[in-house]
Amino acid sequence: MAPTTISEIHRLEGQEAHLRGWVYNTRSSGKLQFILVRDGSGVIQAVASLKNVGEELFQELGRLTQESSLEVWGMVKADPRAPGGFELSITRAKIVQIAQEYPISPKEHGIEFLLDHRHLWLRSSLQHAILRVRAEVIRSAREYLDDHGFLNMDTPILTPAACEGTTTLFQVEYFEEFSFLTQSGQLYNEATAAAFGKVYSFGPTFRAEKSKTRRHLTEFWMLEPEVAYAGLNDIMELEEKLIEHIVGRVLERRAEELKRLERDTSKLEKVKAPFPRLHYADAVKRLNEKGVDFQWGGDFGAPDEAVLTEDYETPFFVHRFPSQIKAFYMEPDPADPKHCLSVDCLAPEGYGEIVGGGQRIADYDLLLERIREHKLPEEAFEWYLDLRRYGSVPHSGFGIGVERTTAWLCGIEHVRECIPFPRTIYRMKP
RNA sequence: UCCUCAGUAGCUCAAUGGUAGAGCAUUCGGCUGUUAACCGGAGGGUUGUAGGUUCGAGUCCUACCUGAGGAGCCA
Repeated sequence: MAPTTISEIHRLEGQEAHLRGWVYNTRSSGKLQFILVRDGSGVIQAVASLKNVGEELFQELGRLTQESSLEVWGMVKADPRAPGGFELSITRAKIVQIAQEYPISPKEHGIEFLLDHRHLWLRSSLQHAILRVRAEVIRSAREYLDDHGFLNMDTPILTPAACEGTTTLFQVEYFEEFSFLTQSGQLYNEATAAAFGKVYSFGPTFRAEKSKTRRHLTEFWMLEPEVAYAGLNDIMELEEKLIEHIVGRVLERRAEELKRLERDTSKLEKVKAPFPRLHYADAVKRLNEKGVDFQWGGDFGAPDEAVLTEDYETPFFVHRFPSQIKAFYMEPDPADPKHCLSVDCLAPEGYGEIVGGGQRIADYDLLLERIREHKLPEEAFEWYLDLRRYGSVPHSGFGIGVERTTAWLCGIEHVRECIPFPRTIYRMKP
């Protein structure tokens, strides 16, 4: 008999099934044992009665500890009392290993302890749900872009010299020299967009920022589309359609996980394009109206973003930030050059920025001027300037943060649970 | 770097300056329908570290270490 998985077990109702997994929890009642078995696809209660399995196997099953591994055979029965709707009546079992005392008991634990045991914490049901949502965020985002003429074109993780100043970059030895871990694939995306038209990169990015908040990781994953001949409005449209697609897929394919996370999905169902668009200057006005002391020219902190998101039930755009607080490559707004054609997408319910992007400078002279203003090493940008020497066109792109998006969709507080092994300023293990 | 809080059994937490305790986990026993099962017994402690005050410190004071929450920072 071929092994099956718990997620597929409903197909074998009334028949015998073979499962391979681990013990999630056990209960016993004299001559009955209830063994919760998980196999990565789900959890099912397996029942052993002394009468059915015999003295020898019954004794052996009694030795099972939490997270012991076992193979089990039994009859699949529908049972309304079972959480998944089915239970397994054990006929045969093979213990693979009796686990030592498992550190993560079914009761509460503190975050430090859980993070120290992240490699085991991943087996818990809430972590399972979150990471399944993450996988769906990635899958659906790539699916949307792949289906809309984009080419996946990944960018290097080791990058030469300092592209945007070294303070927030991790430096690594590179033979006799040094290189830096990428903090964005964007500059390379601009090159591949000029080669292929519509591209996206997907990979880890690294920021040596000393941020210690629920929204920051030093290593996080970004999906970054870049489109030749696209302007700010084009890119906002792409962003909102992409996010609408991701949210739709997660609602459709990860309904069970969202339920386990007790996510209020009615809020996610409201996420439909187009999203509201708010000019930076209007956002400042709005903050002031709400009693927040905020001056034109500043960047929004997490509390400011939270106040702004109060007004909306869907994600929304804040566009045309002051050039002074944005990156050197942002195209100035022709209507008002103090502002640039940049855009952040903020998620509702206080989650804040999940996407950042904008239109890039296309003009060679202006880009060179900005590189000099920002005191960046000109020679390192020669290849980047080439993109403005040879067939320069308007182009735009953005980067969507996978963990922040996942945290919002799951309705959980901290991004560190949205990646299998989080890296934060004071934590590198496990 | 700054501010706030915390560190006691493997875990989550109690303990008025006066005998360090409970639940979970482990272990032994009981129970034929349990749902973070339940009931009974057992083992399990250098109270983060180093000083200090005191007749007496888990508790008060000082320094340090570790962690958490937040701020700054976040193309």
